[in-house]
Amino acid sequence: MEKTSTARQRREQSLTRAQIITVAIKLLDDTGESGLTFQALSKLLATGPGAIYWHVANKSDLMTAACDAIVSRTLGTTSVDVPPEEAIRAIALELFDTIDAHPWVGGALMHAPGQLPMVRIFERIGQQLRSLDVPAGREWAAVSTLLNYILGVAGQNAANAKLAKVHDLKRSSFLEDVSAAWSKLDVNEYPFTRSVVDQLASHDDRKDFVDGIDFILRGIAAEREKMVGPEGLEPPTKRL
Amino acid sequence: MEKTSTARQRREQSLTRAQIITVAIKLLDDTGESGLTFQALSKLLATGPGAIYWHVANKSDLMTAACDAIVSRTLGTTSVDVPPEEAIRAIALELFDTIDAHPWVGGALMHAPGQLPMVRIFERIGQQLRSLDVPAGREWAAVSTLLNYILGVAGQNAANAKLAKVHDLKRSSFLEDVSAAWSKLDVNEYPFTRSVVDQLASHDDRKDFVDGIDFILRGIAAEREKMVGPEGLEPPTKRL
DNA sequence: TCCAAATATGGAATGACGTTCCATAATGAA
DNA sequence: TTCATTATGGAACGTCATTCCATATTTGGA
Repeated sequence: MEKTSTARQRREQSLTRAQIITVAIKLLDDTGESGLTFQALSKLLATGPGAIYWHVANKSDLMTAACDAIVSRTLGTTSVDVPPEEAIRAIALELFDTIDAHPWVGGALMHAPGQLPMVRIFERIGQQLRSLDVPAGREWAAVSTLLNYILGVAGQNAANAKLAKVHDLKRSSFLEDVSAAWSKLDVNEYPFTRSVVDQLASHDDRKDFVDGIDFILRGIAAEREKMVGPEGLEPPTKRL
Repeated sequence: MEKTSTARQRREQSLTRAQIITVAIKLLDDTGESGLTFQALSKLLATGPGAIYWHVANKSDLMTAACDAIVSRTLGTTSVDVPPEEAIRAIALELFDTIDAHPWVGGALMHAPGQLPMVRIFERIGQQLRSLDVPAGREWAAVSTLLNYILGVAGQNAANAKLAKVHDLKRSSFLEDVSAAWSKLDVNEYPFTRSVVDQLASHDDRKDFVDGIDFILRGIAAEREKMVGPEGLEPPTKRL
């Protein structure tokens, strides 16, 4: 007599955390951040939510794990032997491209502070900065700046992707809407914004992103140069 | 005969969008991002969800409006007459303090790209950069960098606040947990992270934040100086 | 002055979702 | 063989955002 519920027998191929994460990634890529539900996951894995919860603590755990899978894969590309600043640019660009391809990674990254995926980035950047002779007392600030900037861009990308979906249209129409809204702003209150509305459509996200990295790197370098400059070695201007 | 539902008469003091936003802010401040529900809102406003929806498109609309109320209030403080870089620092710090006091603003800001709250910040920074003689072709990159950095920090603050709540404990214990996790990382794989674990507890978020702003400002300034340097005025190195 | 829109209101119903429960199987250790 | 552990998957639960709908009040036009 079949009971209302329960497992008749163990599945031929047992469920794996790795397997779950793989399917989760596929789901996120195909249907976006909102497409990852335990229902959809259950269907694809031919199981129930209960079984999934055996391998995964909760949704946020799953998201972070999926995010980490992507991030570690991205940063896994062995960095060739290039100067530190070049290496940082490369790391940043790899991340940008990855997040561009998987916008949900940006959102996941933002919601997992101090977690593995973020630490991986933190570490990679930190190592490069160390090769740059950034004074020990300034390392933290330098890494944080680069990391927070990257996270900011990542989050914006994720948010854009989500909004584009809501607008039922792709990036293009979303941009048009924002553009239209900006054009309606009061010229006296928003002179700057109004004057750059057209750049909203023409600018290149990726190039702007590297430019930002360059600004920060140049700022870090400028401080370093000042410290070994004419007056000799100054004490760090900031504490820590 | 009382019907099962419906409004007996119009409320003495009619519902207002502004009123709803005010209560929403109180709710967000008191109970965090997850505390804003239409149920809680209905109770506080002595009404039903239906009535609220008459004044507000949806939850995201409400969040953005609440966020904008806070941001516009923050940026509303008339900036005294200070040099542009100082003004940017001031704007950034005001925002930092605001987001520190209302972490949910960070989250809301991240999810409303191109919307009013973000545009306000964009505009304020843009105006100051214009006073700085940043070449027209570099304005967009410069503003974006500062904005994205600020958004990144804002998002991290919001995420930290949320996680701290999940940990059922305040910032302190959350930090301890992350600290413990970092200490367990493999030294060979994570030499940098391991070497700065102690700074996790000792560093000052607010100071690090300004340091980041300073790095970026210095990077922007460095480029400017180079352009008017010995070789004379160079063409912009980047397009746009 | 009267009536049809338009403007509001608030409670009920809906549907989706995360998460927990539970009955049950297979597995491993003693 | 037996008992605890590891797994499994479906049902049940509670919470939300959102929509529906019955109804009230106001407004504008004739």
